[in-house]
Amino acid sequence: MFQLIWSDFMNKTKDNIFYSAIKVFSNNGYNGATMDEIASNAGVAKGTLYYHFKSKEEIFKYIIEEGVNLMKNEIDEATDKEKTALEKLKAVCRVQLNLIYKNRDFFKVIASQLWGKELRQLELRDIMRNYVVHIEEFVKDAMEAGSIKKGNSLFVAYAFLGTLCSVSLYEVINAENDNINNTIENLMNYILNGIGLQN
Amino acid sequence: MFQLIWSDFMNKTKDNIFYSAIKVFSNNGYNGATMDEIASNAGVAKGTLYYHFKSKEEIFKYIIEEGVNLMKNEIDEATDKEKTALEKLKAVCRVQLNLIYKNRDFFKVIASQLWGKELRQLELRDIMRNYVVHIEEFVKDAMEAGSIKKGNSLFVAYAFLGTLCSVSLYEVINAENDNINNTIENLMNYILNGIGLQN
Amino acid sequence: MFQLIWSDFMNKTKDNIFYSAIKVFSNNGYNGATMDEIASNAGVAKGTLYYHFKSKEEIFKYIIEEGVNLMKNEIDEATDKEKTALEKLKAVCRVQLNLIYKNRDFFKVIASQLWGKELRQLELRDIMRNYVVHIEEFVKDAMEAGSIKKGNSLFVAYAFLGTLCSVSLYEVINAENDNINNTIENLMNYILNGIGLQN
Amino acid sequence: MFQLIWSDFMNKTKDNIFYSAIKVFSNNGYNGATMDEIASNAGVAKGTLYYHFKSKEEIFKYIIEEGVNLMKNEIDEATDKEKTALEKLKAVCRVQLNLIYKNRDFFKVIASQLWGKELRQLELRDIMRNYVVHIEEFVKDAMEAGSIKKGNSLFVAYAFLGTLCSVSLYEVINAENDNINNTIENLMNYILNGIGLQN
DNA sequence: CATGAATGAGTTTTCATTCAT
DNA sequence: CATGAATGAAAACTCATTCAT
Repeated sequence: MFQLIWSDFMNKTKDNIFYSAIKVFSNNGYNGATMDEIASNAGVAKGTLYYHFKSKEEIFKYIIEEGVNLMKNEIDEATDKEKTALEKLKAVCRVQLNLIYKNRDFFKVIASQLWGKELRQLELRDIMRNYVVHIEEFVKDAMEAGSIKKGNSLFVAYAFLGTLCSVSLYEVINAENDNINNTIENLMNYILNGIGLQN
Repeated sequence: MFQLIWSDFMNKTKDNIFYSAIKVFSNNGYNGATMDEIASNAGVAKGTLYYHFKSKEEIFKYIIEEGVNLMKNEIDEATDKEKTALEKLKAVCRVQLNLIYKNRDFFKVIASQLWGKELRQLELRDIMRNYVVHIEEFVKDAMEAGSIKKGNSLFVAYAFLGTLCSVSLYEVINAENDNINNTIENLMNYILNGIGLQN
Repeated sequence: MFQLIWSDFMNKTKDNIFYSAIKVFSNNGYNGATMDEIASNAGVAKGTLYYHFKSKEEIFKYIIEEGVNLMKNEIDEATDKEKTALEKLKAVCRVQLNLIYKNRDFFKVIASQLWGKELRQLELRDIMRNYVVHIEEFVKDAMEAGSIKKGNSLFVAYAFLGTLCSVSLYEVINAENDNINNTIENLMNYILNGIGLQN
Repeated sequence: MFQLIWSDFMNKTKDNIFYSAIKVFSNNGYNGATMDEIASNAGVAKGTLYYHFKSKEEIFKYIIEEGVNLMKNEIDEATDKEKTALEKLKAVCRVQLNLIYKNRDFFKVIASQLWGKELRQLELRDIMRNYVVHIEEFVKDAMEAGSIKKGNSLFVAYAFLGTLCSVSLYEVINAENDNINNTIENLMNYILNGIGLQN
């Protein structure tokens, strides 16, 4: 996940910890993950975790922040290539679904940590709120351009993200990695019709 | 949540533990929840938890099983009252959204525990898989009746549930309990159009 | 140390931890003391320490507060029995020296923790400051009564306590428990008359 | 502290570590001090500490030995200038008090490490025992010369040192650096005459 | 039925020390 | 000479579970 993209400007050990932590957090949740497992999975000693991060919580924050930044970058890069508001919105769908597919573990971490009242969870929600607002911009533009039905753009952005949960749900619950492109096709269709595409 | 419905056939102390556990699990996740907090929140001593349940895991299972059963019952009760496949499907939407609204904490517990590889999580996914299959029946019927576009009914059922994540997402992330009925209205519309409602 | 006096209104396990902690803190200092050793020395499991105290720091605070309270009580009890300011001051000397002799470990804890800039040390200094001010009252009274030379009463109170360090120093460094009464006699004499300058 | 006196025959980096260690040991005690803090406070990397010293314990020993040697030298230098036993004894008082004032942190390290049962503490007590015996010589001489009351010279030497604790106590607990000379004057008077019992 | 003191295995965190550069 | 990343043993602390009352 994300490997090729940022391993240049990050150091190798921190990289290993990063990927290991995503894996372990996704398998066991935040509290279920142990520093021991993160360390051994990263192929380093436990002390090394604490050399690079102040605490377990810091590792979590780092993962979230770096991951969401990457998502934003990929979204922006893809939308910049498109001209019309509708094409941009479709690009958002495509990229987002691809991101979820390529970074399933990362999204499981988010999905499992979005709900509680602990500090890291409140902070995560803040970050996700910002992300949704970022997505909302594309929805707004498409509404203003008359490409999709006008309405509560923030709500649509959430519904849009919520729908993406389906991918994960379908994936995780059925555990059968069936054809990616097929799923993406289905979902895009579902989303676009749901969103009220004007012929 | 659920209070009136099953408090008859449960005893008072077990009731308190049940609601307390949902609250604590939803605030802190499974591993983040402590038996101490569940006990004090329920107004009983810690030992009392072990009088009524064999372990923390048993409390969790009990919550999930009772909760999902209730959901099924409410769905069935409501759909039995309807005649056509389409009306039944609409009833499913309505009831499901209402359930989520009335039992937010319960759904947060599910949402946070759906993703990992621990035993209780695998079991939870099994239970949810069954639930989706149950919902799928209504989708199938509506497809066969020609009320909605034909397609992968299981996928649609997941997309349907995934969309419901939006409610929780919107709710949890924005923390502003705006008009429930309004949200339900919006979502039903989104779902039905997305699902491919034929004029 | 202090055993007979307060074991009634304290619970047995907490008692054991209290005495064990004094012993271990005095042998190893605060940071050198381990919860493991305090526990095994008290004959309880490590978890039991945390059942009775929130943290290592709490155990430390508890020891200091209870110990200093006891000292105050013994001083007050003894001085109440005396009539004149001079007799009261002499009683303070006698009781204080006896306390040090009977609770050497407790005083070693204080002596070793009085100096740093960590929170517990600042708090300890606050407590000791109050104690010195309490002692100062007796010095003041004796000055006003004309029993001892007038001067900076606070400074004399400190010098008085500082001199008591000698007992501990002599004791600790020489490790030979020679006659207690003899030492007390010598010190009281030294305090009252100084080095004994011959005009 | 001690800066000008020995910085010549030591190298600059070792100097920095030396002063840094005194500072950190005095703020946090031996066990509370970390090599990290000693290093950063000295403005060097952690590895550099181990280039100049074999271990944390070696740094401690080095500080104590160098410090006590300096003290002895200053005492001897000052007493050599005096003729009579009484004048030599008074010089000891004066120099010792000045040393404490100028090297407060060093004395805090000693005061905090004098009490336990760990190796470095036993060694420290040995060193201090020797120092007291050195001081005792001046007391003995003054007794033999008839300048002060005859008695247990070792005990008087301890009482003398114990009284010096007052300076530190007063200083540390009150944290108000009032007039040094004033304090020295008071203490010398107290040492020589005691509390000033009026016949 | 209910309690809460006690436990100990397991977890996070710390930190003196090593070593390749 | 000096560095700082990496280590792992040991420490503080947590918490599900037990059990005598």
